[in-house]
Amino acid sequence: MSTAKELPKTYEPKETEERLYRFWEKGGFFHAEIDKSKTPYTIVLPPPNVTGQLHMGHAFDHTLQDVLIRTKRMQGYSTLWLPGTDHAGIATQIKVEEVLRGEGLSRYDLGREKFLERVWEWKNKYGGRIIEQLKRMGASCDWDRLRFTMDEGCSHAVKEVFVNLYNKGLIYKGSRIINWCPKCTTALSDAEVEYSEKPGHLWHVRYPIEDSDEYIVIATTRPETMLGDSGIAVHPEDERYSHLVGKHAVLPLVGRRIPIFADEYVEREFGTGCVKVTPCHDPNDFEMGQRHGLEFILVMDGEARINENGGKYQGLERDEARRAILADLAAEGYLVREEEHVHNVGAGYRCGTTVEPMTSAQWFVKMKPLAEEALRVVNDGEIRFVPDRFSKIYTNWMENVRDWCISRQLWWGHLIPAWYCDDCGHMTVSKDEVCKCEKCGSANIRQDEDVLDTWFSSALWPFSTLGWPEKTPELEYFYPTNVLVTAYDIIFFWVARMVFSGMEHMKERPFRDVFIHGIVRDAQGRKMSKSLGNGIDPLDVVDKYGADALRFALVTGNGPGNDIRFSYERVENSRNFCNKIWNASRFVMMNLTVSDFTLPEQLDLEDRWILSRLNTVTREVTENIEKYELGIAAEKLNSFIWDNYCDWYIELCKTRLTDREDTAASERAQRVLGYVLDKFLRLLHPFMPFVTESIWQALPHEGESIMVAEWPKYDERLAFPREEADMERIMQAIRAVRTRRSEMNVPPSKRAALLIVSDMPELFRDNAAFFKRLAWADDVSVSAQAPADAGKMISCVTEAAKIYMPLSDLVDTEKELQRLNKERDNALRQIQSISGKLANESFVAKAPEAVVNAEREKLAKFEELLRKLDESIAALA
RNA sequence: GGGAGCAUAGCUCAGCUGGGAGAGCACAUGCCUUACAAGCAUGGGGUCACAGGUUCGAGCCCUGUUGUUCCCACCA
Repeated sequence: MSTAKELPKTYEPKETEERLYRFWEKGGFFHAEIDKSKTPYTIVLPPPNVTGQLHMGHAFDHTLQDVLIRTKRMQGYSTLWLPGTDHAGIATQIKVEEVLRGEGLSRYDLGREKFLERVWEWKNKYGGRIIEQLKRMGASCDWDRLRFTMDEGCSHAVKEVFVNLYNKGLIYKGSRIINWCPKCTTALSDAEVEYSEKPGHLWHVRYPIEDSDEYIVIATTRPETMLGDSGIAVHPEDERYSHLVGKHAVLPLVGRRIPIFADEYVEREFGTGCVKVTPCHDPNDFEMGQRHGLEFILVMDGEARINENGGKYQGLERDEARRAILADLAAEGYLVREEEHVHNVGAGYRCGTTVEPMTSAQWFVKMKPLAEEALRVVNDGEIRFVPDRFSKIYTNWMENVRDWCISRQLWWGHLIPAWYCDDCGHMTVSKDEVCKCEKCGSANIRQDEDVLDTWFSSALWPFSTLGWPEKTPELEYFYPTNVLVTAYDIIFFWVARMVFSGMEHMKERPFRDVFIHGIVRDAQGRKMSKSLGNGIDPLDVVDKYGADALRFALVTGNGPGNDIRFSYERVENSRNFCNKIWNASRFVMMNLTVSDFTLPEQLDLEDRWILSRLNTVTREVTENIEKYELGIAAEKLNSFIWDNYCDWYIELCKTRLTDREDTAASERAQRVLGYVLDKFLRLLHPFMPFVTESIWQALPHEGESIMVAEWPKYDERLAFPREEADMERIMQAIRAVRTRRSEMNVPPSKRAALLIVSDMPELFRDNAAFFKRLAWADDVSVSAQAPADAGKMISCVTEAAKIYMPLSDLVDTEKELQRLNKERDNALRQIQSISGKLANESFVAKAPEAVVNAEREKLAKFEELLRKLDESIAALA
């Protein structure tokens, strides 16, 4: 048990955050242990790139996870938040290559081995940076279990998976059309290509028909690929061209004989209705090429330069080739015309370079069989997307999924565990290092030089990090994880692949819920990006406003799946809220004479009111966190703490606290003040870990940290609906007096006597002191009868009371009448509207009884108000 | 071409299964009322995009329209 200390006047996050984080780390509060007496609760952190810098997206994503984790930890679960980083193949390789370029070197100068040494060096030096940044947000990850997608365990899992899938025939190597990035000189998966509309042209080109004067005109957006043309397709029912089907055309500039054939794929209305077919450089042409047995002619190299199949154009870069070919076509009279044409161009998602569709020998995961279970678990509700609409996006993708190209022509990544024999050509796929050919026994063997797609290892994250393929106790206890928290932009990259991987290798879903959130945008609603330069560094915000303020700003006003607009305004609000709590706590401590916050036997009206409200808020916050409605939970807390506790309850308590005579009353107030403070600090802790811990430590408390203090529960014994209603009557009356005084411009320094007339005289008499403090009254009397000289007083009316103020010098009877009549009109309108409803037979018959009763009560209240107003008007007249 | 989201106060957004239009900021007025001026009190401000429909009752459900953002597909 510690004692209260004096706190500084404003909350200074900078001084406390670092100290508290160290205290938590040292105390081992983040560490998760297998505890069979507890229920596990697990979240795996979406591993940020080792090369990464913390950005707002991380800050948002991690805050949401930390709120969930901290809540569950306090609720008594054995809570594991498993952190790690991703090796991020392309991104990291590019970064280190940039460093090398500064030294005038390329990776080829170093060679593979030396280059990888440099990457590891770089990783060891900077890879921990993002982890340190994450800590500054307050993330309560179990750092003892920090993992890396290329550490020994994860690499082991990757090989295991690869070999398993290969042996089942679910991984194959084949020459297919893939997306090729000429800048990164690697294959990409379909998901790694982003399409955007770009203005371009549609060129009409004349191809002569063999042994004839006739020609056929094709339309193309990419004339440079004609070097690889091996056919021309028309629609089977297109009468314009049916006579040409079966004949051959002669490819201009090249002179190759190419067949003209019919295929349903062709759209008659587009262009000329004739399509040049380049099986090696277009996915659709590839398929047509297979269907019609065309020649496959690759005309570009890895850097998208025309290769030896391009004749005189060899060596030209693809744009140069286009210009040269167009010029030649025009010169030789083949170019018919050129139209403006907007078309979709694919670009690599890492470097933005226009991808080149190309046939290439690559490794693929056969998706159809894997997709079945992945679809079933979502359709059956075993995995639930929050919000639900994302399950449609997921299933739609999964239903149409194509085979996944998993090989990359990079150096940084997991090597593909396949070896080739240079003597007999046999390929061996194995988990273990292969030294000699399993077929011919030759030692003349070399490993496949390609590495795996980064997402191949990320897909295994929920179980590879828990020790799979070993049957570890951790895997047994913490798998499946409870929820995956991530933005909607990586559903395909990551979520989908984790689902089928979990189903295939664990035979169990990797997580129960997928909590999808949006992305953080700038104040104008634009995506934050490096190129726009509109990114805001979360750490700058933390420096200036504190981690709690940033966390709270990111969580409030945001629901599942929705984007959030970042604004400093919101951060300032949150910072102010921090400070508000800080000062409320200071107030409680300044008045503290008791040493614990057990509730007193005797509870006053205001105590019952605040306890009852706290009870409700406890339930609302808990329920909303459970539903992933963190924004609503935060909002409820904010309004309870600020509006109920600070603006009313503390003010109400001052009456008792300042009463030097009655120390028992003061102690009662202190106990309830402290009790409620302690409870809402706990409820707020997941959202604002630092300020709540900081205050909690300064208050009388039991236990080492608020992090592991028990989560408050709804308590039936502390529900006081009657007292809540009574307190509302008092508050309403106080507000009415304040409003009247404000309207009349009476400053608080000018005190006035109050005469309260009510059918509940005891209620107002017992609580008269509140009117002195909160309604600036110097004397309060309560009676059942209106005073004789009521007409000379200022008055205000609520459902429960009529209140008179003898401010005779301020009374303007005319104005007073006007005002009362306005209020009367308003009451009358309400009465008319409600009685209209109640007179409606079908309403009374069909609406639920509770709704009808509520309307009746409302009507009674307004009728009472009207009666009082009428009396007041009569007294004035 | 297919699909999804959004449209509510001057601004940014809440409003969960239909039952008296909300918050913060901004604005106006008055306050250093011994926790807090990063504060307190009070107030003004909305045809809930538009048009229909269902219902006793619609910001909320249904249909359509307009605007806007995004995802998927790829018509060369």
